[in-house]
Amino acid sequence: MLTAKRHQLIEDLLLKKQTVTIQEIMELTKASESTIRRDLSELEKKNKLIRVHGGATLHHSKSEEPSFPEKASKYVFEKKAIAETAALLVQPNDCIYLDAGTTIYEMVPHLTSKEVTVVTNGLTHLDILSKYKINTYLLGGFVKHNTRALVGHGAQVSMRKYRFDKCFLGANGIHTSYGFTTPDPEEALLKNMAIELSQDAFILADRSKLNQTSFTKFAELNEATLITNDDHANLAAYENKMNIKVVST
Amino acid sequence: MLTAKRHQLIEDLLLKKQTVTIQEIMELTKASESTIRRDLSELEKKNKLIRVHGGATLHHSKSEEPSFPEKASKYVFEKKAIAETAALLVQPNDCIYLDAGTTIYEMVPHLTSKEVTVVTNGLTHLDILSKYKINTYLLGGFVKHNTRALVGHGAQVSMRKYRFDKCFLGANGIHTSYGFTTPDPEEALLKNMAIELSQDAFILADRSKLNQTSFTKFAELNEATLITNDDHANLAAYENKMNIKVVST
DNA sequence: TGTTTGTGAAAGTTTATGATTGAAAAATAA
DNA sequence: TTATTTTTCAATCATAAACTTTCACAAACA
Repeated sequence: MLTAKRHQLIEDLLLKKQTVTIQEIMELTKASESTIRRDLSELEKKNKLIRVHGGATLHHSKSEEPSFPEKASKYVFEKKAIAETAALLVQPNDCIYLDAGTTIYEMVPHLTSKEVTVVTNGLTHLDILSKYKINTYLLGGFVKHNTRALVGHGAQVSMRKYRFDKCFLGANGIHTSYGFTTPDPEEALLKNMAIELSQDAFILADRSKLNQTSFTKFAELNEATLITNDDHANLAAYENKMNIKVVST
Repeated sequence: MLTAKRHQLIEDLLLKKQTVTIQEIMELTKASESTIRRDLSELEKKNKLIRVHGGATLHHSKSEEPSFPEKASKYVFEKKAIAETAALLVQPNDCIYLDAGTTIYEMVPHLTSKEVTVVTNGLTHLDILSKYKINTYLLGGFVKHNTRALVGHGAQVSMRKYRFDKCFLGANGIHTSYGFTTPDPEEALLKNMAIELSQDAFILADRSKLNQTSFTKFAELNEATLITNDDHANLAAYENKMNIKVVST
């Protein structure tokens, strides 16, 4: 495989996953360990990535985080599949709102080939959006450092200025009687407003969120279309109360 | 096969695959290696592709442009000294506005020990602000990807909601008759508004900016205090028109 | 027919690669 | 904690692949 192609592949991989191991790249490229090491060193020289023990990462700021050897989050694969399906719903020239959060973050790489305008309160999304020069409007407001999200009065005021074709939101709980819920009341307010301002609202959640409740309710079940993965047993209770788009994983 | 036809074929292939190897082209065209090499060289001259070891690729952008880190390297030493002096002016519990841009960026590390509230339109500043959990409010608005700054109507509306004890701004030109100038009209509007909303305004600029002008004026000389480094010959002309704080470097 | 342009093969040079090494760093066990 | 085992690391080297240059021949053109 071409050196240039490997480099490109590594960069793309990093954009999608934030961190990569040398093993992963070896499997993908069929190149030897030494070659990959050389590639990573070269890319580091160009400020494209940061080498860490076992592989490489994008985030200078995240270097402290001990989570490098791939978080054992078991739903990461399902999240990716759900996000990819959601991205297919986006039409060219759509104006869409993207929630902060990891599930929605997985959508961003799949938008890079479309002509869209993105509004978001998630700072993490910006890395990829910037790389692909996608038209982006950020809400203002207070910076929640731990989740890298914008919240508060400033964010609400900012959002009111926009109208969206579609919005894509994450949820921590979905429940037949309590609706869609999320832990942070500040973020709940924004989610709720996003639904109001959108023609179509979509909520992405893996099956572990079904029948769960969190602190703050931000929408009734029938206010949005749920995109989740296969779990017929649990889904049955919801099917006549709302729109559901099922992703088989 | 005709030369023109081969060239067309190579271009089409590149569009589809981003990178091609000489081997691939040889199989498709049945031409010899030297011919393909000649083709690639010619196409490179016409800026149709970039030659890489083993073949060719389309993407020039990915292999280069460390845009932000590179720009920061010119007067970096002087900038750091100016920024450090500016940071000393910040009092505990101040609410300050920080402009986007490299000079102001150098201030951020010196604020980490103080209790301050920061408002900014510069996305680059966030890395350090987040690391030290400094209270931060971001303006909303359109994301200018190349400079990583927020601009436009959204940013202006966001800013109006705040009042600042001090604001710290960068400038590209300082001139006795044209005042403070900067290239981007959108950013000039924000700078101007920041001065209005601040009790004290400070403009940071190294001595290379003296007697220079840029496209858009954002303030008169007497509207802000200039923080710059030692250059007595040039500074003399300004001394009775404005407040200047000189940093010896 | 002679001239120009394009082609392919061969020579020698440069660059990229994968295997191997001992040192260093993590992970694990005690 | 300390001692151990395992993994990862950087450096080296021989080999393979790709590179440039040159030259002779063939096709296209006037």
